[in-house]
Amino acid sequence: MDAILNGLTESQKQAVTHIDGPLLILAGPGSGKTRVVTHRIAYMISQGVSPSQIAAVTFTNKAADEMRTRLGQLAPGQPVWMGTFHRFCAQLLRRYASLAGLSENYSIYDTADSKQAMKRAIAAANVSTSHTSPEQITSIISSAKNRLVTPEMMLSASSRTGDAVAAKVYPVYQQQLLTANAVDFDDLLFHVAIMLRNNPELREDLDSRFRYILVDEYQDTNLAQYAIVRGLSINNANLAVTGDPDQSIYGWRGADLNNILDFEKDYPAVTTVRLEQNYRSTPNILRVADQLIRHNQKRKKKDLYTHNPEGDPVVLRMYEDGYQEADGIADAISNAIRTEGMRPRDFAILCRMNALTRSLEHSMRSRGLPYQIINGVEFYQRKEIKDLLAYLHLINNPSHDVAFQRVVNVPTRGIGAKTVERLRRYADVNRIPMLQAARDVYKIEGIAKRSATFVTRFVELYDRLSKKASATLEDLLRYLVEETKYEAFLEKSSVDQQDSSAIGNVDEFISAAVEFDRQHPEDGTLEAFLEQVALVSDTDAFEESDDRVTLMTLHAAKGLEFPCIYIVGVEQGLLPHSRSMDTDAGFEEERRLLFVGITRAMQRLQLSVCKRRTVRGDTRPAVPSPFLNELPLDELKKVESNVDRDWFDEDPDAHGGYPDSWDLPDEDGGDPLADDSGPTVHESAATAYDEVCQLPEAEIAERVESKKRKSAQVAGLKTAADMLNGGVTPVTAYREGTQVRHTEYGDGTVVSITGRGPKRTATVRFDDGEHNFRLAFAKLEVIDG
DNA sequence: ATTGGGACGTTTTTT
DNA sequence: ACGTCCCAAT
Repeated sequence: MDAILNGLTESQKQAVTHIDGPLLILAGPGSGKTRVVTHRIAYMISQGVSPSQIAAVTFTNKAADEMRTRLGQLAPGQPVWMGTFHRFCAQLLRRYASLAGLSENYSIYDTADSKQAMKRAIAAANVSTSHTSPEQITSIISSAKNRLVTPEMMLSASSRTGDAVAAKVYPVYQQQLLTANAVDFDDLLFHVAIMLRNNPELREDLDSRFRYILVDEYQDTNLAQYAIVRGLSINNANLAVTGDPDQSIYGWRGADLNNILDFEKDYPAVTTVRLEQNYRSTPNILRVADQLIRHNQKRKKKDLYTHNPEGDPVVLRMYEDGYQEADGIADAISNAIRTEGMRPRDFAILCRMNALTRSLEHSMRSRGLPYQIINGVEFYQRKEIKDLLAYLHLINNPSHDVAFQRVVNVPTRGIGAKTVERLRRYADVNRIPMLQAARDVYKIEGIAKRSATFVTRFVELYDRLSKKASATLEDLLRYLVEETKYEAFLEKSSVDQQDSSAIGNVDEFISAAVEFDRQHPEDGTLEAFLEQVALVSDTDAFEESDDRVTLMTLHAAKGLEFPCIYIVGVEQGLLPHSRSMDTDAGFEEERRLLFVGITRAMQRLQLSVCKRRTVRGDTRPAVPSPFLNELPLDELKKVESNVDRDWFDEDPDAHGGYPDSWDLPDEDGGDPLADDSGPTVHESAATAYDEVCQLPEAEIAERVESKKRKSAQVAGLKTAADMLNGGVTPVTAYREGTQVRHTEYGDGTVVSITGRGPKRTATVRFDDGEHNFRLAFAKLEVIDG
């Protein structure tokens, strides 16, 4: 008991000792929230609450693990349910699958699976996709599910054209999922929410089964999650939620800030506890965070404070480009490790997009700095792994059509696209899984006898494999690899590309299976393994114990802390991201994202900006983020590049005319990173792409250039092309055989030209090899046409 | 049926 | 720059 309450502040104690009734814990960053939550659970148990009546729901497995570990120290061996929302729902759905029209061995489609399924549904729904992409449809349907909109509801209430198309696809997609005995990520929440709504008795049962519910990161819940939580705390309103509206960064996934802002209205009997003292960061860092977040309009005012000693000033650094940024940071880190006794694990580098980790990765590697990338290329997304996984999925759930289509001809066994197409058609018409259709292959019109034989052979292979379904995973996998001659297939297909890693990956996958067998001697079913794989993200792969520098996105950093944080690319169009900054809500969410990043830092923090940024192949002048203007600038240490020279107050001309204040660019000024097809495509709505495509190339080039000049003026920078030749070379000046000069590569010859308009691209051969250039932006000079 | 080359679109963030 | 999709050649 003493161990539970000792060392807590008054407000922490208040939260910890609250047992019955709704509780809202508003916890600022670094305020010891996890500590409070775990201590509270321990306290509840010590007061006689049965652990089996408690469920703690988090957003990441990482958070759940952390909680479990900490509780284990306070109250060992207590079976409190802890896990993510999705896992919670997956388990309920296992149990009550039939209520959602599923069988208990249902599969969980990952994003790629859903994408495949969606394409099939779009084709089957017979809609015109000329004005809506599959991605758009997917996202509309996803957000419908997050808002608990059923296919029927959507059909009756679709006004906009994009919605109308999606509304037609939605029921088909759901029907096909049902036939495949599968759900997507959104369905996990959706089905459970609907199930609770439609089955009052079940709802009541579960309400009392989970008498005490805790929800972490409540600010990130969407309507489906809200409904689930609500449904489980009506009779027993012992719902405790923790969260921080300032750290809500999942609006794009349907998170509704109102869930936490209105909590006090939903549960009038609520006790609210505010945890505002920060134990993590220096006052310097906290002031920067606070100044920034004050600029959000939609927000509950909150005072952050700390008793920590004043530390180093926050650094605002400017680099020439992304490569120097990466090198500079890598150098700084290895210096700190060499001279200050810091460890690699003390550092994290945060960025807005995964793509930005590339150059960072390169710099780390070249300096021999150990690093880990969270959410880079995922292990489970590699081809070999997906293939084997698909076999496992199909063994577990014979209706898994996405898996069927993936493996039916892998390794190649004479079943071509046409045959698969006919199987699919037959399956659609009869509303049966494709494997079932394959069993009826002789009944299907149009499939040649020869092909049918191959199909039957596949079915026989499948039946052999499924006999092993209940063996250990290791045995099953080894048998699978053996029977399918999978490794021989890999070897054969990777002759020319010296891609020997594929077979290594297979071995690694088998090791993972061995490990799973070892950890689950009792419940190590195939189903459990597949569920784990589906619901474990790479964010969870973060290993604190590893002594490595961590590279990740700002989103992935939530909930973590590091002594030293570098936030890269604090630039207009990147942070705030160009796709989010058009709406106030989006813009404020971007601001919160930066807030989250800043507050990860314990002792040191550097924000950085580049003069130029290379995205998707081409380099553009970059404009500092408007958020920087909102920071207490006089407190920051502003440094240009690696020279310890204060650039901020200097004569702007001294460094290429960079703006001498952090004034915002003009309205239409700047988003040099918006799109690689150039500003032309994104011109004000009406003069859209079609029109541009009809213009003669020279005129397009001129438009591109004029727009580019304009945005460059705003940034106060000349574009590279302008600096080079003071003028514009029309894209039509290039033909095959044209002699050109490039600043880096030297002289070369145009080998070929493809594309048109802003995308017109030339392949140029130089002495040291060939390079491709977007002509409208290339740093090329014509020597001789 | 399979393979490989080329055009084309695409990525913001994640369970 | 990268992955995916389509088509032509084998």
